[in-house]
Amino acid sequence: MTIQADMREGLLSTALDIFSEKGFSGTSIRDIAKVHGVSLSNIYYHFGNKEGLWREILKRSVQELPNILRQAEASETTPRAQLEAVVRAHLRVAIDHQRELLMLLVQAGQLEEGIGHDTVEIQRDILGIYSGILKRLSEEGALSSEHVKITVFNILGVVNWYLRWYRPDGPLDVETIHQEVLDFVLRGACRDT
Amino acid sequence: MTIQADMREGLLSTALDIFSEKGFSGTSIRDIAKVHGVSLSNIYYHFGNKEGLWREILKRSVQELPNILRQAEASETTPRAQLEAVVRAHLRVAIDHQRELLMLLVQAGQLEEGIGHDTVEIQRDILGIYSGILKRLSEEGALSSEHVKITVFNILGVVNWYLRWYRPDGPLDVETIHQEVLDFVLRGACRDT
DNA sequence: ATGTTTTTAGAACGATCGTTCGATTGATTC
DNA sequence: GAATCAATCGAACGATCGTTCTAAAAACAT
Repeated sequence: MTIQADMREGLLSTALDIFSEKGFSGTSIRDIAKVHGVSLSNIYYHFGNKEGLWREILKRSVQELPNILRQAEASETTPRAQLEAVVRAHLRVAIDHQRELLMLLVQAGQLEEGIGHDTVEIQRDILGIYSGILKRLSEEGALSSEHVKITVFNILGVVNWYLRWYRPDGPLDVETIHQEVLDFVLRGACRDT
Repeated sequence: MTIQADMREGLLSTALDIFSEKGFSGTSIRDIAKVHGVSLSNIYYHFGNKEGLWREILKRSVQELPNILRQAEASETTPRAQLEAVVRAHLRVAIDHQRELLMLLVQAGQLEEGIGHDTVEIQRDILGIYSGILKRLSEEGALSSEHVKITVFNILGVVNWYLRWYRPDGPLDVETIHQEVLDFVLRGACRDT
């Protein structure tokens, strides 16, 4: 890895820290440069502008989330197993890219037209994946509610909220937490078998 | 209602619209004044500064949320009925003060020390209410999970996410939606009786 | 070693930010 | 109707914003 790549990666990491904590408009380019200990101009040289830096962070991590979920879905055959696999994958990505997903979630909607569009599209994509699985579950009669859409929202609420409260230095180990969250979701969504 | 009160209320309403959409740092005092069609100075005359305006909006609505939930809790005797009542009350407040709660949730943590403290405290308060109920449920053996804290987070995830997806002009009526959300929560949290 | 290109730093620009101030208007009181 | 007070306005201040520009430094090629 060359020196220039180090600068890029380092800036992305620093920017991610500040963006995910203070939001897009709450973060200034000068903050990022100062914290990272480099000049303002570097950011513009490497990323063009503030929006470019924001997009690059999302591109690196969040944009592949739908594909990860689809891959998890494809690894199982029954809707129930698919739902379980997708939620598990979603939770796993959530801890690998916690700050990036927080960027996506917290700022969704409150960004200007151009930047926000990407994030909204990704969320819509994820929504579609869950909707498909739950629809098939519903056709099997295995869904507790007849309102697929509401159930999807409820599941996304649990998973997305997990991003907000999970702390890597917490007392419980990750596997336990994920199992608990998954169980809650499955009990909430699925009829007893 | 006097003319001055109209100015205050009007400004609060306009500010709420913009704050809840663009966030604290994404909103400028000039935006609010321009949209409302008054001078900048009015805001400072009535609310002191930007932070004062933000706090006043929260004071009007969100700060009483814990009391509303406690009142709902006190209206029932069994933990299970209490949980149901509190969630119902929570959902009801969510549609009455949707934008205000979004302000509280979206911006929590990404505000400067002073302003953010209030919001964090309110959320901690709400967390405590749910924790108490679920702990009693757990002692009855009626809780599915042995991890009360995780269950509380899961419930809050569902309820808070409801704020994000609910649209007053949607196809389903409010009662149906609330019943669905409540059922999901109860199935997820409670053991079969 | 020299010339060329890539990368960094620092100063500067115009715009906008939150905030303050003095003057002006409107309402109220004597 | 004059005096007093509350409410509003417009202009201005300093600070900070995103961004650009120019020059120096570093890395690279020959």
